[in-house]
Amino acid sequence: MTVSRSATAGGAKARKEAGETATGEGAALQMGELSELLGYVLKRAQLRVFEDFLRCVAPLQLTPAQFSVLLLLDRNPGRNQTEIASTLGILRPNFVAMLDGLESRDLCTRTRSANDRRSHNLVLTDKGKAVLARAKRLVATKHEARLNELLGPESRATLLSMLTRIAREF
Amino acid sequence: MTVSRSATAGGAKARKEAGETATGEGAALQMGELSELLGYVLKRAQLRVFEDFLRCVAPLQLTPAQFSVLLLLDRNPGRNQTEIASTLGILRPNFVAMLDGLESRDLCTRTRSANDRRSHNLVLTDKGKAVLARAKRLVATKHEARLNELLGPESRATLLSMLTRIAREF
DNA sequence: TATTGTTATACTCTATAACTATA
DNA sequence: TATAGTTATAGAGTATAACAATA
Repeated sequence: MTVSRSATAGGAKARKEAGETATGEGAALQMGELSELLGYVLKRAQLRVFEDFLRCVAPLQLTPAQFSVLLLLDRNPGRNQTEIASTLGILRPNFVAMLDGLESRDLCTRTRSANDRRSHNLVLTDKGKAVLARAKRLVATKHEARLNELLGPESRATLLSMLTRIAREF
Repeated sequence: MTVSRSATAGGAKARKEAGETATGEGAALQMGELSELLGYVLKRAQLRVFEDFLRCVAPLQLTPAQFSVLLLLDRNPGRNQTEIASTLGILRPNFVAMLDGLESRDLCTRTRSANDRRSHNLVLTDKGKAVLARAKRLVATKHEARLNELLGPESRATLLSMLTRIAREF
């Protein structure tokens, strides 16, 4: 029930060539208040950015969510599933299959904790670290570089700080 | 495979009180490069904004996507499903059930076009117009008002224009 | 032959309840 | 009893193929 991929103007091609003079009939639709709705524009921008992320990191077959998990494991080795998942806003049940995927690709490991045998210590494997390093490079040189090109470094910083405020304080 | 609802620091509560001195063990996780990843912050901000939108418009039971359809129908009466859906980035097959929902609530009508009996002319009903008017009021006075309060009008405009650039040109 | 609306279908993401093994 | 990981399941959202009616 939301927005999806492509869509800028749409249709208006199958308009009768007997079109009604100059009233603008058959033209692109009026977006109206939609282009002023922050939520709408935010959603479209987010879809574009994720789309580009996927394209840039395609050689490594990593989704944005998987990349975020690898980043977090690298910075916080030995944490358990509940901690990693909740930090990323992923529900524990949904994190299981996600970890299964990463572990089966030998990017990270689960090992039962000695202190508390209920929980798993999560750590990146050497391969996981290597893949993460390559992913970071692709993100920096292709993905974020394109954004910097579009916005410029100052605007990009401004955008980031405003979005961070919304994510934290709104 | 993405971010979801709440999550700011997470866990770190079930830490042994035999905690490891002052090394920061048991503390909140390090977000690392994540807080600099535009896509990540963008996604979180978008989720927050949609969440607030739903809350503000809850009395009218409208999702952001439904609201965007009503807005578009109001500005572009008589257009067909393909045109409305594609403008919003909704795939035609998925737009069917969505319209069914709006039509069954008597917010809009489908009527076979006289020119091309394959297509449906979509228009808001009087009730649809009334609901849209009330929704616009709630969005303006509660939702967007909160955003203005957080960012201030100038920053909000800046943010909107940067997001629009990304949505259009990225 | 092409297009509109539609159905069927599948895959991903998100969400909740409940189980097991540990604590 | 409470918590960690897990399973099962259900619901949105998104995607593609194909069909009937119409052009």
